[in-house]
Amino acid sequence: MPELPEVEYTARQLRASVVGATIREALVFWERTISHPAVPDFLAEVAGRRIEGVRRRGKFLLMDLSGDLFLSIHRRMTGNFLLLPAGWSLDMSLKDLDAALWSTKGPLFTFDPASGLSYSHELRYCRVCFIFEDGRCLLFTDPRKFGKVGLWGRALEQEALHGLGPEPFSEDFSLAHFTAALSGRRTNIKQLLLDQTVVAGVGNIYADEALFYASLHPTRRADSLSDAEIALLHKGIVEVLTRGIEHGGTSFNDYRDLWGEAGENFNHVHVYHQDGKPCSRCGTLIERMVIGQRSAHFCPHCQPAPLLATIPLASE
DNA sequence: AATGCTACCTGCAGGC
DNA sequence: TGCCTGCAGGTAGCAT
Repeated sequence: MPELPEVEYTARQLRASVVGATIREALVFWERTISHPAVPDFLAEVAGRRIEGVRRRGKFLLMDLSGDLFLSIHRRMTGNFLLLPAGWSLDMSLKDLDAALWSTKGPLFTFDPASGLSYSHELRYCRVCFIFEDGRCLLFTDPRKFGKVGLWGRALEQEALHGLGPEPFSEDFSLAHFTAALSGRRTNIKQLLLDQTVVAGVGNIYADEALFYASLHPTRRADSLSDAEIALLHKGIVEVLTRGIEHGGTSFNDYRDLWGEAGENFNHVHVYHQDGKPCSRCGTLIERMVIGQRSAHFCPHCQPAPLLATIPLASE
C-alpha cells in the first residue's frame, strides 16, 4: 500500500529518469482510472507534452508538463509504476509486449528470483501507458483499479488535490497546527491520523508505527491526548515517515519500485502486521484489532488501552 | 460540523 | 480439488 514514503521514493526515481522526456502518446486500458478530464480529452491533451518536473504531495505523485499542465497520480491500494526501456513499446500491442517481456525478461531488469515477481503479471494490470518519444514506456499498473490519474491545468492544483492537509515535512505541519487539529475531536486517534486533511500522506502502516512510537493506544480519543502525548506523536509521524523513505518504502504486498523491485522497510516495522510476534521494546505479543473497518496493530503493554480517565470531565 | 458507512475492485487465504 | 466467503485498504460520496 503506497503511502508517503513509497510515493516519495517513486517520485525520486521518476525525477531521475523521465524529466525532460516527451510523451508521444498515452494509451488507456481502463477508462475509470482517468479521473479528469474525459478520456478523449486526456489523450489529446497529454500527447506531445514534455515532462518538466516530478513532485510529490501527500500520496499524490505530480508530473509537471509543458504548457502549464500537470498529471496527478494517486496509486490508492495497488497502483504501481513500471518503466520499460526503449524498444519494447514501439508498435507493439500490449499482448505482444507482454509476450516479448515474458520470453526475454532476463536482460531487461535486475530482478530477485526469490520474489517471484512476474512482468507478465504486472503488464496484465496495465491501466495507463505513456509512450515517450525516445521509445521508453511508463506503465501505470493497478490490479484493483482504485488508482486515479488526472490531467489538470496548473491553476487547478487545489482542486486536483482536494483539500489535502499540510505536508508532514513542511513548516505547515507545526505542533500548533497538529494540536488544533486534535482539539475537540471525539474520534479515535488512529482514524484521525488517516484523515488526509490533518496531515497528508499517512496511511495504515505509518499510522500504526507512529502510534507505537508515541506509546499511544489506537482507540484513544483524539481530544484525550495530553500536550506531551501530542508532541511525541507529532515527532513520531515525522520520524516513521523519514525512516520509511530511508528504507525505500515498505513492501507488503503490491508495492514495487520503478524497476519492479521491492522496498525493504517491512524489515523495520515494529507493529504493522506483526500481530502474534513479540514487541521489539518489551516482548509482549503484538495484537491486532479492527477500528473503523480497518486493522490496527499495537503492543498492549507499551500502548495501554484507554480507561475512564481518558474521557474528558464534564467541566472541560 | 463531525462522524459513520459503503462502493469501488481483485487476488488470495481460509474453511468446508 | 473446488467452491464459497471474507478480507485487504484509500478515498469519494452519501447518510445521519
